Amino acid sequence: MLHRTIHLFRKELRLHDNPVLLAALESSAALYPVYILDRAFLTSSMHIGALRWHFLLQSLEDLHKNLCQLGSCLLVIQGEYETVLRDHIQKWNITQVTLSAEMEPFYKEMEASIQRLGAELGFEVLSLVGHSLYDTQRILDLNGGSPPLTYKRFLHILSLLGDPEVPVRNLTAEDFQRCRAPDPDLAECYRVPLPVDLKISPESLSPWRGGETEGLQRLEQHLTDQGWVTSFTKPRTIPNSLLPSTTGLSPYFSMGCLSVRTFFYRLSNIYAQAKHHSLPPVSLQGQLLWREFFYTVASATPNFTQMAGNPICLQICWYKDAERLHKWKTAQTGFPWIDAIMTQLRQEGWIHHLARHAVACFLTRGHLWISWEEGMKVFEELLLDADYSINAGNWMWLSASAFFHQYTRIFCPVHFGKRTDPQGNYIRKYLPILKNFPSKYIYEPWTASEDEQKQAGCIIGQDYPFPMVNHKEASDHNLQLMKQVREEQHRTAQLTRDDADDPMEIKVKLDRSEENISKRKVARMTE
DNA sequence: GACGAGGTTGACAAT
DNA sequence: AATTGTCAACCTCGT
Repeated sequence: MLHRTIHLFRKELRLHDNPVLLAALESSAALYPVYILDRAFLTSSMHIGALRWHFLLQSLEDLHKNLCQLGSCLLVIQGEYETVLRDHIQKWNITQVTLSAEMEPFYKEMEASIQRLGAELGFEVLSLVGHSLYDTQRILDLNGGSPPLTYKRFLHILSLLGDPEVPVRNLTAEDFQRCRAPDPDLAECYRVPLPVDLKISPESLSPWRGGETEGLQRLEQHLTDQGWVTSFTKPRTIPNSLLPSTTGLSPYFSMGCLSVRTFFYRLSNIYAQAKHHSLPPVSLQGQLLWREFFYTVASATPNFTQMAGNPICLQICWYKDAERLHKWKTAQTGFPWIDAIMTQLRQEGWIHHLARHAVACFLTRGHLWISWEEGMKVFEELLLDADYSINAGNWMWLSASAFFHQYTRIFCPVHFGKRTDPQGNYIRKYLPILKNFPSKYIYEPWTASEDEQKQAGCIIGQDYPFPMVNHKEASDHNLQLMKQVREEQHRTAQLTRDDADDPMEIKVKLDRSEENISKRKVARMTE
């Protein structure tokens, strides 16, 4: 008995290594490839910004083209997903809905409600993991039900599991010929919309173009240089080169235009042919495993993307400062290195990993003492590769809220960028107002004399802001704050342990210690 | 329980 | 110039 199937694309916007799409083709007499463009859902659950809309629409357009080549097409249906499904299931006599399994709570919820709909309307639901190397549940099981919280431990568990699933075979025109494709006039009716149709600005300065085709091309480009692949060590890549020093494949993995399993095995093959190659955590495969690490921890940690109620996250009373947050977000901190990064982020939707570290440290424990959740939201909106687990995980890392604890290591907004770009070419590119400053002032233009500023055609305080904080003072102050937070946390943990059998007693003591914290806070404020 | 090692990528000085 | 060591106000985990 063959199905009449809707294959619901969500993140896996590709035809290569798509296990659930293959399963759909093999079990169906008719297949409707559908993307439901649920704007309310995408905006509220993923906070996607204009550049990400562009990237998504380009990816859909590419998917449509690739489907057409195999004799099918993509139907992009706009509307609330449950309503859309309800309408079309009856209209098309659907007996099966297939979709890739995802780990984000909002995607899980979507799958659950599709399951309920299936029970009500009488269709089957098939979902398979395709977005990560492993089924994260297996990693959790092997670690005794809880996620491994260090990378080393994580690698150890993986060594017990063996290699990840191999990619499934490529789809061919024959696969699609066996299933009836949607009518051509249906395809006409459900075209991929243009940015203007969604009232998104038609222009984008991003050099990243969405889609499987583009992703595969970039992948091939990078894999041709075997020496580069085998010697890749992440910390040695340059955050402020004018062209990306890393692969720049993250947006494609994030949207599923590229399969991580495909990349993993391509790398394995290259490693196998080489005498030496770098290893995790710094190797290219190591980067894929970092992704997997955060997926695993996120899948088993409640409230992973927030501080409150998140058991692995240090509880910190961050400042609420809308004005400073806004200046950080809009590249007006007065530190050219920070502002250049934030400008590249806004214009192109991608910045180097270490550049992310620099601005994240600056916003949180380094200088502004503003919650990592605020930074995470900005990245989520602006980064093409924004990913639920990786984004939150790295923000906790950088703010020393989880995973990483050496909070005395603070990225200096003046010196850090200088090492790899002493002339400040990166700053000159993204902050043209500073283009003519002499190199010795480019990272701290406020130290130039008035004459020198006039000469450079940029008066600090007028054309470009003064630095919003004194970085020595701010970072020293924050070190004190962080020390207090940790002492406090240590004490609370102690209390909780001592009175483990007496819940009431714990509550009383905790309340008291919270009172003490706030008292001290008041004392600090009035100092 | 004390102790030491290790932790994906800090700054700075000395070689 | 590039590597190495020190400083350090780190925490967690294993022996």
